[in-house]
Amino acid sequence: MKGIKLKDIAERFNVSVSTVSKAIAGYSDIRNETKKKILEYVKKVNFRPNSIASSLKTKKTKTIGIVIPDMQNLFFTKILQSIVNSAISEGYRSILTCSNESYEREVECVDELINNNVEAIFIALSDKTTEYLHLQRVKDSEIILIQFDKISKIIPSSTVTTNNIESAFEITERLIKSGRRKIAHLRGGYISQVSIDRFIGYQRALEKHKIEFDKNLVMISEQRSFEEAMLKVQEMIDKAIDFDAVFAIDDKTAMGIIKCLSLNKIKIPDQVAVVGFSNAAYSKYLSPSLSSIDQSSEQFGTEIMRLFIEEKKLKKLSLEYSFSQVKIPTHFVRRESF
Amino acid sequence: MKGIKLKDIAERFNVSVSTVSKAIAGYSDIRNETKKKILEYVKKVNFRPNSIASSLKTKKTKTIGIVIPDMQNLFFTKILQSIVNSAISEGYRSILTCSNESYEREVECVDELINNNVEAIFIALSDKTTEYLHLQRVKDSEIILIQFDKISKIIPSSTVTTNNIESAFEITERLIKSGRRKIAHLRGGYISQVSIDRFIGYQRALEKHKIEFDKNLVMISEQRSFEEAMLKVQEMIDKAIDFDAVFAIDDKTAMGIIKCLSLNKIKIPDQVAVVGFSNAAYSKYLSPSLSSIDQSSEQFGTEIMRLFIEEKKLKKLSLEYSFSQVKIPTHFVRRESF
DNA sequence: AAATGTTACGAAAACGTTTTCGGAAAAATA
DNA sequence: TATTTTTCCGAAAACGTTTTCGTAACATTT
Repeated sequence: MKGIKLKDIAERFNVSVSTVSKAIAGYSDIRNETKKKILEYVKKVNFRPNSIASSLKTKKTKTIGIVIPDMQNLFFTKILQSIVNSAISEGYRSILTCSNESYEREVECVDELINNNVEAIFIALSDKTTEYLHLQRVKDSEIILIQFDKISKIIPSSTVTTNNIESAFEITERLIKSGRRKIAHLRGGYISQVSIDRFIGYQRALEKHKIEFDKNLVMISEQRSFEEAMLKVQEMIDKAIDFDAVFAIDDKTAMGIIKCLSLNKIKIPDQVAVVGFSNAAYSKYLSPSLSSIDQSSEQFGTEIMRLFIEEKKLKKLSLEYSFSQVKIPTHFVRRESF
Repeated sequence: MKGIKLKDIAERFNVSVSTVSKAIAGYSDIRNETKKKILEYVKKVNFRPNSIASSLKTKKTKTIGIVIPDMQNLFFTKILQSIVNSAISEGYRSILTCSNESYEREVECVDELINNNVEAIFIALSDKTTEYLHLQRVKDSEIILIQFDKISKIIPSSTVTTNNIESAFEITERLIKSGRRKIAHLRGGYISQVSIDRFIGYQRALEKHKIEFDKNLVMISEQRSFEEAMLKVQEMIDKAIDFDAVFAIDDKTAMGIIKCLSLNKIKIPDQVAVVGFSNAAYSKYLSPSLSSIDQSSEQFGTEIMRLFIEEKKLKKLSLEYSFSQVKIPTHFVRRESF
């Protein structure tokens, strides 16, 4: 049971190692009878060919590498989980790394994964990443690269992202249709594509409904932290800027906004409606519970894995492959805050 | 750069493969001069010996496997992160699996990891695990097993856990010292050691302060979900059972309790104080923000890794090794709910 | 000068697979 | 019966390392 190998099985049935290997791998040049008894035994003792030896020979490691920027973010952990599950069902194991939103760390992670002979790297970039040599190294190593959520278009690859513009548009439009007219937006920094896209969606909705864009209603939170969000809202209140709704770039900042409004005795949603983005698992636990956009992160994993399998298949056949840009649809979840 | 191997370097310097290998590995039977030029070149082209071939030869994979029961639980993701980081700094990669609180899935994860030739498995058991053959298989495969947080004493191994009894005692005592006398406790099921220990701590504090234990004040939440916690508290309110504090087994249920009390217009903490356990990242975002016990999960990773390295070292020397039971201290974080 | 010790290196086996190729035996065909 | 085809199997090379052991060359000691 421990340390059993092809040779042992071969000796047991008086056949060669090759025969056993081929029986297990499902080659056709093995007599059914022989194949059957070998396979029966294999099943019985639960034998699996040594994956390391196999990898050495075939140059396939059946391993994918994942890089996410934050492991305390439930959106990413959900994606992580769905990737890992999809991977397992395809016979792949997953090596996990985390950049902690640091560019240097991200480069280390990627190099580490390249060094581990992974067959693919699935990465959500850190907010600080503006150089992409490490991604180029991935491609040079002939490792399949798939970017998700936080992506860069500089390095061509398949991508899986949330339908950010459309979703932000939907949120804003919903607020408008409910009669809100002075809709504030708390956005992220200028280099984050996610932040840019959600801002675009916000603007487009205003435009469509002929509401003049007012830059005083836009707050910028570089760190997107709870505390920073509180601060920004307090500033608006202090400046006596009037608003009847806030669309926050994510749920964490939305929570900061709610906290700040509560402290200022502003009624939610009567005086000000608040909407987040991401539908973090805890959004519904709040008081008031937070309306948000659910990104159905489970779909990320299956889509990423699907793209990987597809690309691998085509590469094997040396066929040309054009990258896909998959957008994951969202849906609005209405709760108490709006 | 791509596909470079020992042989290439050997040819370049007119030495043998053995010499190059030994130069890199730091053997002493290599002339300093030779070693130096090889090492320089190795650094220059950033060469790393193929880890698969190396693993095949040495039977060491430099890989550890992790099993956690829930990836949406920020306590576990924090531990995860700290394990992964500690592992990397020791030159180990981490394969991540998740049992989703399912016994069957947990068994699959463990078998998968065994099959991947990991050198160690770090596991937090699922709540439903009551059989331990899979853990026995780990030990039979001579893989180092370390259990953390949710452990079983049936299978001997080193363990790293929170100081559950003491922490629960501290929480309860703090409530008592603040004048509360009718302290309710929402506990988990009977097979969970964590649940048992926290309950013991609760009881001991009551005992010490001569407060009679009242079983009507104990609620049981098998699933420990937000919704179930709400339900249980509502039951107490409906039965008109009087209480002035609740100590919840974790932060998620504490949030359910807060929600339920709010809905019943019960003032927190004036009428009822609420305390959680775990200090989930979002506890401070709530209204009222939740007082809780911080488990300083970063320490878990470093302790687990330390135990692993230690056990490996002693095993290599064929020394006998006695398992360690490490307890991670906690500290109370006071916020608005108490 | 002979014996012994030290240094620096290489040959080669081994790790456990996968896969190509050749060929014997059996079956099919002429 | 002679020839060709098919079926089944095994030998052996290869994957890229690590590590033992042997030994030539040189240095040191008697």
